[in-house]
Amino acid sequence: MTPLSHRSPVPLDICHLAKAIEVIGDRWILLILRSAMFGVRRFDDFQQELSIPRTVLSGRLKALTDQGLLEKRAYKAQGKRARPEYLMTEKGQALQPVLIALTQWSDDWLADGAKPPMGFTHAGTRQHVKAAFVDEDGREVAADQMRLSLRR
Amino acid sequence: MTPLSHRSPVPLDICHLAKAIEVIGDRWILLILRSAMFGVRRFDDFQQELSIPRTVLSGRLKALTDQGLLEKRAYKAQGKRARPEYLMTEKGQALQPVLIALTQWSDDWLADGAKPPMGFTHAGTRQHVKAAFVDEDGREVAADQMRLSLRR
DNA sequence: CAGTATCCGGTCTGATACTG
DNA sequence: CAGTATCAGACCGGATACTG
Repeated sequence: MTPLSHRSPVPLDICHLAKAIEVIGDRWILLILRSAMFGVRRFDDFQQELSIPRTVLSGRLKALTDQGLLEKRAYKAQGKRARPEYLMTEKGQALQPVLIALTQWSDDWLADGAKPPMGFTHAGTRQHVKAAFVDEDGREVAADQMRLSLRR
Repeated sequence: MTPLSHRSPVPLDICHLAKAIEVIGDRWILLILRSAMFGVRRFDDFQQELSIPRTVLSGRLKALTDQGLLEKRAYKAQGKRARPEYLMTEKGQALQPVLIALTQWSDDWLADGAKPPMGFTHAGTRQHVKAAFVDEDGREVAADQMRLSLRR
């Protein structure tokens, strides 16, 4: 294969990665998911934490619920009136590995000497946990050993 | 902790994840990185594969090289005149786990019954490889065992 | 609180054309 | 090929106000 003219082995319109990018390839979407992963649930909390215009937040929350990444529910504290809250769905939580891998990339390549303000550990052993590739037997695979495989 | 009013444990301005989102939280940036991961190197190949306006592509490639994710070099085939090409730097390649994790998320949650058109395998064993979390001993850690840990 | 409405200025997008 | 130039229109960000 000459490097003169080269296209991706998978066309854009059937590429799952490309589909995912259409969903989460947006600054605000990602920032909202980050906050949600950290337990933020309410409109005004998102708004103040992110300094996001209310109209924009409104639109993004709609998109996120439409796509099933967040679920809008009524939360009722006893004695108080019900308030809406946005909770991560299972589908949304399934994005955690992506966000964690991204955090690590940032730690490694964007930190500029700064020690990471947070990390991830194993609930039981408290060992530090990192994103990696593993084969079917759970053994780690080095990045340079990864090969793309296509379906015919 | 009452769910009434809750903020993220790490402020936005020192959050490494938020920093990463500023870099890659853009549809075109991610699509370009996807193509680059698949071996696309040249301006017109990116342009045609992605149907991205040339001015936009120009800007994004500039941003990506400025940030050190891509490197612009001259490629010279023998007999032909030199042409520019954009290659992934080490920093850019380090994003692979993020893109692979995202691909898997899409396979699991966006596929809608469709079989994934691609996967990743180990170069030697040809076993299927997935993005996962491992502890310091290289053992896989389940998602629900992950805990956030903060620095004081 | 949790939104929707409105407005305005700026940036991005997308299309087309032009240049070395 | 690999871009830059130009341009109209869409969308976004930011501010403010209004409503249940």
